[in-house]
Amino acid sequence: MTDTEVVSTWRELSARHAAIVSDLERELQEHHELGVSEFEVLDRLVEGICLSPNGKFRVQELAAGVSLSQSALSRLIARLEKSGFVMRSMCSDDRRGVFVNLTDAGRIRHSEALPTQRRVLRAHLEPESAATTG
Amino acid sequence: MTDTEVVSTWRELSARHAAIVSDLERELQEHHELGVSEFEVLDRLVEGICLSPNGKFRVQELAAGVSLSQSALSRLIARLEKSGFVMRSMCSDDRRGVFVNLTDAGRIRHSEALPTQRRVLRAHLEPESAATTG
DNA sequence: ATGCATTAATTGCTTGTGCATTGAATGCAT
DNA sequence: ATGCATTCAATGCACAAGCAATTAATGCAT
Repeated sequence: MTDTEVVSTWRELSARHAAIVSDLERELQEHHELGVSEFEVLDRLVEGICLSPNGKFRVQELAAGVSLSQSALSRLIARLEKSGFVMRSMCSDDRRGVFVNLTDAGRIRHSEALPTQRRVLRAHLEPESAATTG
Repeated sequence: MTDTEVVSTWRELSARHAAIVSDLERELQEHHELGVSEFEVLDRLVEGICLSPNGKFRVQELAAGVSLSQSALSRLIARLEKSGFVMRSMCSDDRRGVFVNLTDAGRIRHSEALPTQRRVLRAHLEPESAATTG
């Protein structure tokens, strides 16, 4: 693999990512007042309900999913809590930890936003939709 | 293509991007005191020398390459100028426009940083290097 | 039990980014 | 030539992100 190939692969990846994030950001913000990262966290929490009986997650467990620093995630969760989409609670077995779980409002908002996200992703990632992405 | 496939493709793309940017940021910063975006702009300028005889570019021409807003690019160029890597000059034919061109220091810094960038990209994008990325 | 290193999460601070606005220059229509 | 919409780049402002320091709790060694 030549340098040129590596670089062009990287630029393609990078441009693709930027385009998708930009679209997602606009659409999610406009239709659901959610940022991309906010949606991501709600998404992980919804997914996790299947795994965790009570739907509660440690902050660090969420960090693994979204590519954010610890501090960014902490503030993001604070914003989500302020918006009423999640709740934070102490975990009894390790009192340093904090449990995060969805509220009804959070579940609802996520379910509303999900189709929007899927639509944008399809527009960019569906093989044949490259031409129809108007 | 199922929703699940689209979403997992997106997550893979996203995680890949985040990992590469993170590594690039660290390595470029540590070894060359350059941010990823800063390097990108220098890189475009160097490339462009082949195309433009005098190596001068309009700000908006650079904007096409890097995925940044116009204002972000404006400030980025200001930072690069302050660091002595580029110069801004009026363009005579359209006095709204601003020409940007590399200085010697900019060319040198870019040539020093280039191998670092290539190394990081290879580590992530070379097929066989997945295991050897220590 | 006490001290010390470690881990979880939050907070202070700085910086980079985007949106909207501004200021300047251009081009076009009248 | 004059007026007006448009374009280029810079700037005010608000906000999100990362790093480093902080606070609180845990675990381990003595």
